[in-house]
Amino acid sequence: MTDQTDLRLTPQRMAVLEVLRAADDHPTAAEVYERVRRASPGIGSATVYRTLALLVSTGRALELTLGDGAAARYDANTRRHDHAVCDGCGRAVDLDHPVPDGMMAEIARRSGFAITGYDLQFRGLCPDCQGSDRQTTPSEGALHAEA
Amino acid sequence: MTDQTDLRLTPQRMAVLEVLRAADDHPTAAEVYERVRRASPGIGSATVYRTLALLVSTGRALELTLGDGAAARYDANTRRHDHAVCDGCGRAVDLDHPVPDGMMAEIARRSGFAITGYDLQFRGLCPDCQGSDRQTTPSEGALHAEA
DNA sequence: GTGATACTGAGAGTCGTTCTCAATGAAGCC
DNA sequence: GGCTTCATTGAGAACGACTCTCAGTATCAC
Repeated sequence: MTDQTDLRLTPQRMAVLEVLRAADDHPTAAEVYERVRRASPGIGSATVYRTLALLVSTGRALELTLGDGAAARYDANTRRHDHAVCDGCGRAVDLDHPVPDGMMAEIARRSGFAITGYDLQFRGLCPDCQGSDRQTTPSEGALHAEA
Repeated sequence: MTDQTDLRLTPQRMAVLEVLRAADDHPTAAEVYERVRRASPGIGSATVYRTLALLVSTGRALELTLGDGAAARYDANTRRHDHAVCDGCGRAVDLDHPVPDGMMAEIARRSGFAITGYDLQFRGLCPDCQGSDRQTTPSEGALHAEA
């Protein structure tokens, strides 16, 4: 994406990137801040927010809004991928299943948009929540239920 | 969706629903509040937020998070549909192009999720912004650029 | 070493949203 | 009609997430 020069790799930025790479649960900015503080107790929240924005803008991380109305989440996996979000426990897992190019072209043709990307989240119940049936608030009708 | 009884149709709720039905631009809750106040100046913001949540939970409206990190948006079009969001002007338009059932089944099989729905937004430039090239902040890399 | 610039932490401020609570009003019963 | 019950309301405080400001610090090029 944008050029990767002009980016000073300070200890604080390294710490944020490390936390993001070590996480497999798509942490929110507040969670990243909390984890970074364990390694670098003196770091400020503004620095974490700034660094996350920087990592996103330079293509080193992805910002996700998982449609639950909550805070943005971050993902160090910058390969093209989608997400499945569990209505029971809120967990989000990565999916490798790109939208077919033909579908993108069809959308572009019908809407007149010059499509540059998309954002796709499936919702449902993860295997754990299906088994234990510990579905708390199924956010019924939240966005696009009963597809 | 859920039962439509047990919902008292007060003037305030009517006003919110009217605003939502008259809007074709997916207003935020704050925008809905502002428009409702023109018709019912005495209405409070809590009432508008409560009513929007109620309309969503009873299936009379959809809540959208268009991935721009901004506030939730609302849509009185409750038919199954997706959105295309312009990176130039931020406008969101409705799309009628459901994800193929086969793809949903494939995702469910691979992830182990019991998929109940999905949320799909395309991003790019609307015809107007392509023409005038007045793209301000293309939110580059925001979620899933360069698909 | 010096000056310019990028970066930092602290904390106040902003924004969108939710919560609390007393007042109001509609429905149901007698 | 009078009473009770309970849903609904508006006002405003509170909350969480995030951004902005600013003075101090670190790093770079020369």
